[in-house]
Amino acid sequence: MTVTIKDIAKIAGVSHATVSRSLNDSPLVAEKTKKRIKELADNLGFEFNANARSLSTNKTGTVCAIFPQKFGEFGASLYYISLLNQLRTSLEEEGIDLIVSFPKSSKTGESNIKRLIISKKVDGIIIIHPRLEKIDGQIINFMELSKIPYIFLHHYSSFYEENLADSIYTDHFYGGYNATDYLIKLGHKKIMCITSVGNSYEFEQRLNGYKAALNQNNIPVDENLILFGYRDIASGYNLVRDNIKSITDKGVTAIFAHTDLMAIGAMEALKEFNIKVPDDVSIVGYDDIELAEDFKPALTTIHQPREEIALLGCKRIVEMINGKKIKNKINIVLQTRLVVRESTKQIK
Amino acid sequence: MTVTIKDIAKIAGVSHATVSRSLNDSPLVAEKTKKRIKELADNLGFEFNANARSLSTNKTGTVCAIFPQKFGEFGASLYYISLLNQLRTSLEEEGIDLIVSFPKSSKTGESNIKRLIISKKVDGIIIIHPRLEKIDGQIINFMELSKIPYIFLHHYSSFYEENLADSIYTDHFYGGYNATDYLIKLGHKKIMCITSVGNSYEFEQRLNGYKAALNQNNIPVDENLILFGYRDIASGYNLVRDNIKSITDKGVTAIFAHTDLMAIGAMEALKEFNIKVPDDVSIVGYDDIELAEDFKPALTTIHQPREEIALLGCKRIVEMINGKKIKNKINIVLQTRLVVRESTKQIK
DNA sequence: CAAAAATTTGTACACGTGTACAGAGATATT
DNA sequence: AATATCTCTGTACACGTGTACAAATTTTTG
Repeated sequence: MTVTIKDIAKIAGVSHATVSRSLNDSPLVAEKTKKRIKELADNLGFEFNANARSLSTNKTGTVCAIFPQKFGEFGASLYYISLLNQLRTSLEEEGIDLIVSFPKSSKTGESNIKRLIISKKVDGIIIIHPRLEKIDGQIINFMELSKIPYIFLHHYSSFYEENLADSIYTDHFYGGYNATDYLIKLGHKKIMCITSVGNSYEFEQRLNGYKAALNQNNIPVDENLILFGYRDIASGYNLVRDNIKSITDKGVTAIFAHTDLMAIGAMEALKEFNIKVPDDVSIVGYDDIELAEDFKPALTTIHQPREEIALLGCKRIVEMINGKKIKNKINIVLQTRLVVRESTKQIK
Repeated sequence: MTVTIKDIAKIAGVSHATVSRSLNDSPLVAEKTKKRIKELADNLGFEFNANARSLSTNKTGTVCAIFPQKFGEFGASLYYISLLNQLRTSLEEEGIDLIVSFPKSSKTGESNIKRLIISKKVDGIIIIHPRLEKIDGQIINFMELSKIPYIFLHHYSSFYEENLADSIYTDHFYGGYNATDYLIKLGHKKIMCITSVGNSYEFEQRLNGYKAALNQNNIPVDENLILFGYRDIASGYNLVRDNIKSITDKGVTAIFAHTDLMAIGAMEALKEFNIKVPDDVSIVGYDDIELAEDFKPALTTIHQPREEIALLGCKRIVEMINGKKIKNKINIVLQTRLVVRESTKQIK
């Protein structure tokens, strides 16, 4: 049925070892033989049996990407989908297959990782995990012990200091600073900030950036203007609607939303109170999801280089898989970029 | 390093065959021995080497999902992401890993499928492919010949008639009919339809349903009210903006958009001309993406049971993988459901 | 209690590939 | 031409698991 190297060997009148060596481009085979075998294999539509090969070489040509639990939730999926897409594309170029896991809990996520490693189903693990506190040191130890290449994307790893885990992420502090500073440069002084609850490193940093920009420009931080919700449209809408008084009474002229979806929700709420964007209130979002560009008014936002994250992550893990000796773990911080569109305006 | 069944055998003082049988719950092993071995394996953190196992059994515990090329494009990703999510969840319950592929072209998609099949990396193939014309009969023949279980999701397969391919999809005709009929029941007579170009089976059917509902209610089909664009927000926006005259002059009171994103774009355009939704114009979308609910006004739309599609697809492919004798291919058509929200209103 | 039957275990080989080592054949050296 | 060297190929075993068949052990039967 399926063609094996033994079949090819029989047809070519050589040993299966010679076929194996030929197809793996070993210098031990005479060029003429090699060429003949390769052509034969091509004609027969031969593909290596991946399982036999993996058993023998301990390489699978497969990596696994573990997404955060909230992948399934709306806002998050929209956010991670381009990461997944880019990841897949980059890996395809390396001829690596991608197994995905959207674990229901961190426990199932970890047992998944363990199973995949022990059963030798994957060559490497890519963990996309924006939150700090839920990473269990145990699983990192396990990965270290098992010597499997692994990397964290979109996550600042405290393990980096111990030279334990690779990590690639973006500078959320600067993103927050940049957005706020831009609004200030436009003349805004009363800038509301709507962010997400939870011990999320990224939101914390964006908030710190916001505060730093205010301080830098000698604008006092008004804690009442910092509102906590969730990362979706509904939450942005609710936060603004429920706090509309604090906008009208305190003379808020700008809102910095910590996700684009919150920004969109906020705009919807403002519309209901007949507050015009950007004429009355300027809005800056965060993430630069594809929706941001299409929305009316098109959203000024902080672009996260997700493509670059995926690209670098792939490159790194492929290096590790290919056995490049890694002395030190890396910790790459990528810069965000302010994308100015229609939702922000110089103050009148 | 890693624990194998031989290691367990040595420790337990039995042969590796007994260990293998025990861990696979063979009735050939004495209960007492079986229990002892299982506990021992547990304590040692044993997991089968997936590659050796696959080599021996020809089962991998992995399936591959091939997504359509346009997965990466915004509108599409939003649409398929919940399918992927549900697929993953259903497969997880069966203990099956999921390899994903977002091929750049149908050619790379097919060579991916072939490679995965020949190299024995997967037990089954799930193809998500809404368009008809790009499926190549050749790849279907290949899958048939290789006897690999495969299934089409979200795609009507003409191969069904030849008893070749399983297919699970939704009734786009009825969806189109239902949306249009509902608008008519609300008193609307001039109903604009914005749809997508391209030989897509689903859009064609939705359009047929639209026309059938009009006919059924003795409303003439006005071809000028049928506009073709793409499935995203920008296109919905542009179509309505560029044809605003045909709305105001012809007294259009309702728009049936063939995707939720187009509906959202249409609403944005209407807003710019101070046409109120739903007071002046009612709008119905299609898909029921999560965005539809959060948007203001919340979108009336046709819900596609993507969760059910994924669930049934998994069930079916797992049956096939487990060797259930399949006499006839199945062709499951799931019903859509009208979800009434705020964007539609009885005509004044 | 011996023989037959049933149950449990072990031996040996298979799955398809990679590779160390030995050996054959070709070429170079004296 | 005999020997040494180099290039190429084949043999044999390994990777970890499953299972047919044989063998050993236990249980049942007369």
